[in-house]
Amino acid sequence: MPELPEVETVRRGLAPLLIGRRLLRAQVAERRLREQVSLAEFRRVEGATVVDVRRRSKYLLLDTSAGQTVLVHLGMTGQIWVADHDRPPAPHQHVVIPLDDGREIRFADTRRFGLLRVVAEARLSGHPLLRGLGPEPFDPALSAADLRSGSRGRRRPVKSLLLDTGTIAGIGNIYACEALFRAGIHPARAVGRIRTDRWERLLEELRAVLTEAIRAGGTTLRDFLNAEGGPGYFRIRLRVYDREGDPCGRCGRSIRRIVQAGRSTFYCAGCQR
DNA sequence: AAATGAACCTGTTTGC
DNA sequence: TGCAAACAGGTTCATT
Repeated sequence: MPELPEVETVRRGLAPLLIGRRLLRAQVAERRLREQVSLAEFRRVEGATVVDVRRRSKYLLLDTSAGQTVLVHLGMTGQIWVADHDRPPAPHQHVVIPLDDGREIRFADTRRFGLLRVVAEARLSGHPLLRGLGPEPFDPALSAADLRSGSRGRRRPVKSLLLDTGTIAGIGNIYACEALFRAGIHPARAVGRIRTDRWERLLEELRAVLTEAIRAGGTTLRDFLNAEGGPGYFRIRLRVYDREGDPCGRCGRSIRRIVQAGRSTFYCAGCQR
């Protein structure tokens, strides 16, 4: 569900609600997430103030005055928002962190692929969850020339490279498909057979689609909600994702669906080579 | 070494 | 109508 634009949307919504607030004692209804939720970890931020809300790849980072950071991942169906404490609990609401203003942070996750951890800020960059991440898509250090040279001779399908968070962080299935369509590159094309100018174009289109999606508040297919509990509006602007059989808006041919590495890929055989 | 498939979960949609 | 299979935005581990 949530890829970079959705997590960034949540980050922007949470930041003004959380910065300056104190975190009180966490309540855990279900600890069996992707990793076990630890009450002991949350004790380390009890009474601490949130000083910043950041994002790295698809992770949210709540930095606190205790020098500890709450690391949040939404998996496929995770939601995190702020609610008044007297609101009834949402379905699959697993963790609540009360705030000092009568409200509380709520985390719900139907499929439980998400996680919440508390990590010392000084150890964040070396932490196993973050250590292997590649550059952010908007990092100016990410270059077409590097992608080209790193791909020479490789036969890996380009879509699989986009989904590899060790190469570029934060891209998921929707925006990988959309960026490839916009760049006119076939998702199965071997990375070693893409020239530098096409890498330039792909990087450009990737950044453009992410920017537009963030501006629209992300894509809601079924579960995604922002920090205010509302949906994102980028879905209607998707050109290929989840549009199998629809006519391509550019050439009119039918959008195809194939499976790559066990995941659906949507593309236009007329526009993508 | 690199790529695919399975696994982790629950809910919804699709097809017979 | 009912049931089973397929599928879902992510990540990691095991297996070719």
